Amino acid sequence: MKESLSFLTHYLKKEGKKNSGKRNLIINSFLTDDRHYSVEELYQKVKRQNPKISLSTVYRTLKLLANCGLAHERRFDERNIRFEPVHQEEHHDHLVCLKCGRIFEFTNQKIEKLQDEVAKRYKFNVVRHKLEIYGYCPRCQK
Amino acid sequence: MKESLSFLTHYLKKEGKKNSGKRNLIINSFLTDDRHYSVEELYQKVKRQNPKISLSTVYRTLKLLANCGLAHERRFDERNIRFEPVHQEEHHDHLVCLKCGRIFEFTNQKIEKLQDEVAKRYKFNVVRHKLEIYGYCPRCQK
DNA sequence: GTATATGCAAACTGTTTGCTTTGTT
DNA sequence: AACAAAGCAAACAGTTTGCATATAC
Repeated sequence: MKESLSFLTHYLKKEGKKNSGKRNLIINSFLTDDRHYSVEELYQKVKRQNPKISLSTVYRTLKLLANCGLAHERRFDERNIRFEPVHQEEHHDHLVCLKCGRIFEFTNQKIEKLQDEVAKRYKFNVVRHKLEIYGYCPRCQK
Repeated sequence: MKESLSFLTHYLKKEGKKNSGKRNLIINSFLTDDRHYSVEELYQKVKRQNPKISLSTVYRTLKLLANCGLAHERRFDERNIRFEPVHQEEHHDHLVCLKCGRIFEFTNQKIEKLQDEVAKRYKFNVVRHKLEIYGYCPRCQK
């Protein structure tokens, strides 16, 4: 988080961009929560702190983070995009709760390896992969 | 394919639905090609055989197939939905070529098993999962 | 003062729906 | 004749963009 912020500062300066209170608020909210926010969700949240923030600004800010590598755009089984804060560059996968919508991350080296084997069998040159497990989280199982 | 068609016939009768040449054309085209069609792609194709077919009809037809279980809606890393013919009820995953867009299916029991283990560790009640490997297919590697 | 950030409304893409007309039974 | 299918245009959701204004430097 702290590193992300200083990285961003340098990035903005390098690109000749300016600072902005609203953008900072959005970015802070996004990075500290460490969730997989949809744009609308994050918008609803930051609006409570500053009602003058517009949806476009949230969009533009998240796109900015994605462009400089501090966020990843993800598309789960939904129509909308979610943004995930990037901390370290380690690949991970997701468990998605179908009831509460919470998203859990996990890593599994064995699965990674097996995926690479599959790709090799098909002579595929792998760029990335994505594994999502959909179900009900412990809290939502009743 | 043949079984799918007779299943459909019964389904339509049971639901009090009627027949239609356009719908049959769309369904035939979809089932015989056995591809992961986007609606627009299938629309472009069937339009060549019958230019009077409208986009809505393609949408409605594919939704019909999805509702009676003969097609699955899939969302890859795109904004649009793709439909995949369902033959047997076996779960499989996908390799997606980032250049030509072709989609290859594969199954891997070991990966399935490892996914279930992960889910168990998180006390997740699994409904479905989805694994996609993105990269370049043999033909597109240059 | 100049360039960027923002708000707002309008455009845009993929999808769905309402209503009228066409087609099947 | 009655009711489903299809065409068309309009509505819709999520996202992007153009332009005028506000803000940072």
